[in-house]
Amino acid sequence: MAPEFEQKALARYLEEHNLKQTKQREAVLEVFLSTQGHITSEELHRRVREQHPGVGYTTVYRTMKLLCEAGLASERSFDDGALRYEIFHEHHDHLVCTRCGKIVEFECSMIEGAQDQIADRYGFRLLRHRHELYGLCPNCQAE
Amino acid sequence: MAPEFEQKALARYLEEHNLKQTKQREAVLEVFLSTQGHITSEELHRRVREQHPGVGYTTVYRTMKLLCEAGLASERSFDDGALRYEIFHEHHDHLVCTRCGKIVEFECSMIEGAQDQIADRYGFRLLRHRHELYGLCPNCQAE
DNA sequence: ATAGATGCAAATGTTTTGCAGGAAA
DNA sequence: TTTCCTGCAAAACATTTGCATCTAT
Repeated sequence: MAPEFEQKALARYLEEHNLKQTKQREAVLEVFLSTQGHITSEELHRRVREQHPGVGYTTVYRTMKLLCEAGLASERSFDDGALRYEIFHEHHDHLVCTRCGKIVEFECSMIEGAQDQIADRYGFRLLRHRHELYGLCPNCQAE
Repeated sequence: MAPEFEQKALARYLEEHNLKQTKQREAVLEVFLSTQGHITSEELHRRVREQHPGVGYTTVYRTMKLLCEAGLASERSFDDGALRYEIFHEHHDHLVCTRCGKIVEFECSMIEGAQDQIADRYGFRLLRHRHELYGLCPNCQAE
């Protein structure tokens, strides 16, 4: 079963928006929360079907969109052309291993500050950014 | 006609790789060089066809891939799901207006240095990165 | 003459949408 | 019983590939 907190947060969101609580939504939430994050739609779908064979791709996509709107998940995509979802938490960027796919999160206030300065310099009002570092992780360098 | 320098660079590349010089390749190069950069495949195709109606999408894509390999162009993609091409030049990142699509290039050695430090910290060997700032340009803020 | 290029149509891969039937409130 | 969901199949969309034909060398 999905952790209490998130389960309640979803229930609250559904109620506030006159949406319905369904087995499928509960199943997707549960599987999503059980992952370490950065899971692709495909992998999520595969895992959901292990427990609930009938669930379609469509429902996984729609439910993840819902979880994003409810503030429980966030969508990311790296250079491999697949959407990934992570459990929503404080702002950060990513370091991705181009060989094994390992993903590490990082946060750097110096970079955040520099971004603001750059936006200022060109008169832009910054809304968001995308910052990904690609390289070889320690294991993949060793081989 | 395409600028001498690039025309020759392409001819050299073609020769070295036993590839053929064709009207289509010359046409794509010419149109590409005449743009201010960050042109999409679609726009490039459209402009090429103004002068050379028979040229297909396939040839545009294949020729741009070739120009990238020859070091004359580089491929970029922002969050609008379309490939863009720019004339190859020194390393830089981009600031993109989410309303009008205006694209500004920037370079920040402080950020570059911070990236190296982050990669070091996690033991990654950095290969490349992707850094895009999205916001409203001065004009779009005014409206 | 021959390796390589072209353009069309079809395939790809991922995400979204239309719709008829099904379940929650 | 009404409103919302679901799953399937089909559509979207940008890019790539297969293939028969054409062309530069």
